[in-house]
Amino acid sequence: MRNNVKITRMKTSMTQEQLARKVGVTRQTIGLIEKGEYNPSLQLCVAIAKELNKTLDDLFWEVEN
Amino acid sequence: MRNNVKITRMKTSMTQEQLARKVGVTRQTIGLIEKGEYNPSLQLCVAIAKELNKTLDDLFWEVEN
DNA sequence: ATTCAATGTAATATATATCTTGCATATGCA
DNA sequence: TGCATATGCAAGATATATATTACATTGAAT
Repeated sequence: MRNNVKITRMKTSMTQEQLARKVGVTRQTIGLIEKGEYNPSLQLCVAIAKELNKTLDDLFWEVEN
Repeated sequence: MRNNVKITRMKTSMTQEQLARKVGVTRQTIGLIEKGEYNPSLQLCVAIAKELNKTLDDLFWEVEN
């Protein structure tokens, strides 16, 4: 489940902790999603996308590499 | 979690059962996702989108009514 | 060299997505 | 009418996403 969450979050100078709080999960959950080791729920994906001002496709659709 | 799965599937003349088999879940799971009563995993959303030749945004992003 | 914030990682616990089975209903067709 | 297919629905079981807690590591800044 590779994705663009980490690179997008870093561009906004947000920490994992800050993003986690905003979307209502823990820092660990964000960390594992960024590493591609989690299969997050659709609701969480949507919440993350909105927080980062991106769409689902931007973050999670056919990520290169 | 409203979405466009049902309308998109019906346009392809696929049954819930057929779509379920293709993406590796049960008919009930597809039924509940179409009703918006489930919060499916990202992997499953991607599998459904590919099977229906759509993207995540097409099926799950800011679905109007 | 030390401190501190950010992140990685791991064990156990909890919540919930999904499965399994079974039955009900609706619809089209012979 | 009767039968087959598609779908709805519900209870209990299982798998897994996520929480919690705790400790380790990294890097920037002092």
